[in-house]
Parts: sequence; C-alpha cells; structure tokens
Amino acid sequence: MRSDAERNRTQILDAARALLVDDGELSLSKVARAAGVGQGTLYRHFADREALIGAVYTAEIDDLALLAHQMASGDDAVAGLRSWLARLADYAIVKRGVMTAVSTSTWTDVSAGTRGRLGVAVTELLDAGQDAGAFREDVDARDVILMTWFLTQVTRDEWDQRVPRLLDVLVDGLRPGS
Amino acid sequence: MRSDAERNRTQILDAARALLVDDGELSLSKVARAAGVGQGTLYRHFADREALIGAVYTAEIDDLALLAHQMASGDDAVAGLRSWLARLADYAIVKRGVMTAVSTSTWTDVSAGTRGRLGVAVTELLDAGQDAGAFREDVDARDVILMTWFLTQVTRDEWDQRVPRLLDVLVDGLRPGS
DNA sequence: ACCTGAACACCGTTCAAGT
DNA sequence: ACCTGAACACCGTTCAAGT
Repeated sequence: MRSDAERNRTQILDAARALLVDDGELSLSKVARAAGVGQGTLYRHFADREALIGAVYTAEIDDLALLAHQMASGDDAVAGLRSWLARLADYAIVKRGVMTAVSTSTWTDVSAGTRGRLGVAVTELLDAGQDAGAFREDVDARDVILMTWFLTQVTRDEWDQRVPRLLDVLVDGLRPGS
Repeated sequence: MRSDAERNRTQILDAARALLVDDGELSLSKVARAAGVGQGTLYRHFADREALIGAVYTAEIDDLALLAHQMASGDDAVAGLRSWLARLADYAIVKRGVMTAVSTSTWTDVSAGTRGRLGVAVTELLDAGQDAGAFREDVDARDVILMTWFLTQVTRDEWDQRVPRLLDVLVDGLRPGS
C-alpha cells in the first residue's frame, strides 16, 4: 500500500466517522469532500456504502464480538445476553449506522447463511445458553440481531424510558417453552 | 375540490402504490412522472413522503385497526395479539413501506405521546390483555410496533422460516413476570 | 384554485486523463 | 499504482408563470 493511499484511507474513515456521528447520514460525496479526496478514490478504497460503514465500526464490532465471547463462558447465559444487548444498545444510540455494520457482520450473506466474526461470537453465546436450557433451541444469532433492529427507530428522548424494557421483553421472549 | 385535483390525487396514489409494490422504493419524481403530473402538484397534495405513504396505505391501516378492535373483545388476548401480528406481517411482506404508515399511525408525535387511529386500537387490544393479566403492565402500543420493525429487514426467502418464530418470541416476551 | 415545468442544489457512480 | 475531477443520470424541493 502506497503511503498516499494509506493516508487517504484513514482520512476517508475519519471523515465518515465524523459525519455519521453528527449527521447520522452518510453522503459519499460529503465524505470525499471532507476527506479532501477525489470521488474515485473513495470508491477505490470502499466498494460501497456498506463496506465504508463496516470499516468505520470495526473497533465496535470487535468489542461486541469479544464481549459475546466472554459472556459465553459465564455461568448465567441469560444475564450474559442481557448485558451484551445493553452494550449493543449503547453503541446504537451514539454511533448511528452501527446496526448496519452489526447486521452484516452477523450474517454476511443471508441466502448462504454465512456468519461473520460477530455471527460466530453471538452464536457461541446463544449456544451456551441453549445447552443450559436457558434459551429456546430454535433461535439463532440472526434472529437476535433482527429483533434489535427496533433500536434504529427509538428517538433519543424516549430511549432511557423504553430501551431497557424492550431488551427485557426480547430476552424473556427468547426463553424456552412456557 | 376541483375535479382535476381529485383526479390528480387518485392518479398520484395509484402511481405511488404501483411503485411501492414492485420497486419497494418511492422516488417522488418517478411518482409524478408515472402519474402524468407536474412535480408541484404532488407537493400540493402531499406535504412529504410520509404523508404520501400514509395515504397509500389507509385501507391497510383501517383493516389493522378494525382487527385490533375485534381482537380486543375476544377472550384470548394473547392469541388475539398473535393473529393481529400475523396480519401485520402479511402486509409488511407484500406492501413494502407499510411499516412507516403503521408506525406513524400508532404514534403520530413521539415526543407528545399522541396516538393515531391505529394507536388507539392497539392500545385497546393491549389493555384487554393486561386486564386479564396476559401481558406485562408496563408495555404500550408503541413498544409493540417498535418490536415489529425487524420485519423490514427480513428477506423474502427467509420469511416463512423466520417470521412466525420471531412473532412468537415477541408475544412470549410481552407476557408478565416469569 | 390548481397545475406545469424549469431551476436550484444536491446525490451516487464511472472513467478518461493525469502523476 | 493510485489519484483527480469532470461527466452522466438521477434525486427532492421550490416557485414564477400559466389556465
């Protein structure tokens, strides 16, 4: 990688991160402009918007994967999943767009059923709970992530009042039988 | 309402409906073009995209509100909500964009807590269940709708395999105590 | 009253030409 | 090998001018 390419890449990522934080939207033109880079350069580094968002949130994805992995070896899978979801929610409120990255890193190719880094870690966490009889046997990692998609619709002012309750509803729903 | 205005309105709605069904997206320019109408005319009839989507799905919203009302007077609130959610899901897979209309018709103004037609009906259904001790006391209509947002992320090929299970997870999660 | 369509300020994406 | 920026085909929104 040439040094100018390296520099451009990080400038693009910084610009994208900044725009995501305070705009919530991600105009690729704006990113290129803010990064001081030609339009084509952006496309050379990132195939599409999803790839860019994914790259912006690598650190967060790694955090979440590590945490899921740790929770999988704890003795209370339900509490583990609940904590993990709380962390996910923390990211979701601050880092807008992170759900896209989380989603693709869980199930990279839906039709093929291909799991990404995060998918493997969440599966681990879920499996641990299922072995202990704490979760229904028929749910998978993508189910869990799908059910967290409501986070993208919750507004800031109702967040504290709603999100903890809804995460409880979700975790309760994942429990077996009844 | 002048007769040409009336005709334009229905042509816009027809065009929008058609585009939503087979594109899934709703370009306002395309709508105007397909309706054979000037750009300004579209804006005269519908303030913004949300208003247009809402108008397209009035019939569906009415159906859902009526059904919720009927279910509210049934004797099994849990089964009632489950059926209602199944109907919602049916709309969500065919009529893309309907979740937007459902959402705004449930909670028209989040910060003010203003409920729309559908909000009233779903509240009724929820209240009936809460009185019977079938649902947690602390959830409201917006909670339920928020939790159904995952429907917008499910692809067609995984739909049958995933959605029924996820609706069960949701309904289970809404039950009290545990 | 209502409609039209040009005008404005934006997009995403591509690709020849440059270094 | 990588970058630039013009070019293309689109957007959403507004508003003078028309009927």
